[in-house]
Amino acid sequence: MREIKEKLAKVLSEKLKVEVKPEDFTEPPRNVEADLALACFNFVKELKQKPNEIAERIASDLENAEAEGPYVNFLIDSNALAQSVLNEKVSKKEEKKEKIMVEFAHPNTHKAFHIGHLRNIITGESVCRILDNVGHHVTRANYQGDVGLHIAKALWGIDQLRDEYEKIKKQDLDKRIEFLGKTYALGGQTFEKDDKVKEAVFELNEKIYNKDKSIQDVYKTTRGWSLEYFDKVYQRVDANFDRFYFESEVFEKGRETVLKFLKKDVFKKSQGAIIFEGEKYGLHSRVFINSKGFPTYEAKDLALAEMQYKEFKPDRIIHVVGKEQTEYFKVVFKAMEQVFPKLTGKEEHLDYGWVSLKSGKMSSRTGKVVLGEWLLDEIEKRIAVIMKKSTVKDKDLIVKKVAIAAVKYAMLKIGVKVDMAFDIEESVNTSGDSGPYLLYIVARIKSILRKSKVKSQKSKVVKINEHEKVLLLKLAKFEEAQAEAAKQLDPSEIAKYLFELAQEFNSFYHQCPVLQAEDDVQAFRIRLIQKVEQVMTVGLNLLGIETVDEM
RNA sequence: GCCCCUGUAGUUCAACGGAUAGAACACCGGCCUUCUAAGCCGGAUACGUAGGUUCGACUCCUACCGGGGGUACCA
Repeated sequence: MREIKEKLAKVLSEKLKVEVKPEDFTEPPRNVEADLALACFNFVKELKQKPNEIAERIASDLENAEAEGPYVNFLIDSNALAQSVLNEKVSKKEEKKEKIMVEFAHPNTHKAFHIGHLRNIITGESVCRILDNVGHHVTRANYQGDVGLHIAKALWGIDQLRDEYEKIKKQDLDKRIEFLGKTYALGGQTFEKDDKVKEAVFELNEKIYNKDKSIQDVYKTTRGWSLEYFDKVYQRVDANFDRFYFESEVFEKGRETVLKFLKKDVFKKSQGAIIFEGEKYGLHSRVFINSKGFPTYEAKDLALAEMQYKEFKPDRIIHVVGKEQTEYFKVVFKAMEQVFPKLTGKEEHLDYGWVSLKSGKMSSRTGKVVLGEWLLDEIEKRIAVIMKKSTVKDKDLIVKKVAIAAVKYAMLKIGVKVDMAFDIEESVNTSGDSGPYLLYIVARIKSILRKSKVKSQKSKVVKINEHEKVLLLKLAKFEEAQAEAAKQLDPSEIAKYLFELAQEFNSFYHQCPVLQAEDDVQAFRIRLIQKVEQVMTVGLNLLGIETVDEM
């Protein structure tokens, strides 16, 4: 498609003596029977002609072009289109490569893992694949919070439930995680209400930072539970990481860095704490070292950035973090410019939208959260019911894959930055704009390919009908979708594209029989659906979704 | 208070300055002796309000109204 536009743009540029760019072409509206359109308004100034006249001029001696008011509509030759679409590789990586670090997941140990985390991981994983796919060198980082007040709250909670803790130690992971969630909630709630408890939690926090021996055993044990659990979740949703960072490995360095730059007046003492004055830059001030002398998240992020840069020398570092931290990152990046000038312009915050529940709000304080694993289990159960009568091989595995596809697609089809009201009923839906709908296309194609005895042939020229052409045109647009997704860091561009492709395919499927067609036509259609299957598989993979042969 | 984001069918989302604002779910009606009916075909309904910029605005600007987030010692 890119080549077609470039070629056409060149012809028109020469003709008009005005630069026409490939991206000037748009998609004609549905009621217009054309494949490509050009609006002529932008050439009015240079050509000193009315748009309608320009359109006429362009169309006048051009085949396959027709002026309609200020627009020119172009028809693309079907056979040429088929040639280019069917012979091109589905995914071609560009030459110029950037080194990009994508930091995502970053869960906190000792805390519940809810569907907001799920969106983060699913989004991060997909963004990595999308960037890698267009030729970047991607490093996947995961920065896990294993020190800080949240841990102190959990440890306080454990202290209250000591007997239970001793018993639960010997039980399976799910039980231990459930217990950990309970102690965190208990600690968190009591912390708010009771000042004495507040003090006790602060003391515990100090002990964590000081690696106090009295808590090491329980700290390390429970930290281990969390990490074991995270691993299990990562595996389940097929998220991969190259480097795990921990707050515990950067906090000391963070403190040193802030103290060092305090002397250089980058930071300032204020009310016993050390802050960065964001007001100077139209932002707000933030505490980097608190009045007890402990580094906050801000200070740790400075040290983390330095470490990441030293280890990988990335051109970009993308932090996939919820949008409630937008202002936070602005301040930290501003401080970073002064502390590590090399990182200026390299740090980015990819702020994805909220996940709320359609039925009421989700809140970790009140304990009203939907746990990530619970959601996955629930969806698996429902898919299993749908597949109850199915006789496919490896049914259990297919149920799992379809369930993951359902969740991932439900979360990725919405624009990254858009808040989503997560509806369990809808995410489980296996019809319409859903993961299973897309997997179904692939299963259908594979089924046809298994049954076909005609081999796909390259050279035969056949008469291409409108259904086939529509499909070819859609296939030709995959490249643009990939580029757009990478540019915007938005998997929904891919999701949208795949759904449209799937719709076109289903339309074709019902209109154009493959196995009943004559040999030449059949050979062409086989090639066509093979291409659809390839694009679908590559595209779904960019979303982190595996296809299935049957369902 | 100040700063940022946001408002599109009953619901969840598209439309990235261009031609009659698209889907999906839900609802109603058709289509399986023919490649998987988790499918296809047909059907009603929407741009928060008021201005402005532009040949042209869902898209950019301003005000108002509604929703969310942030705003110093959490992460």
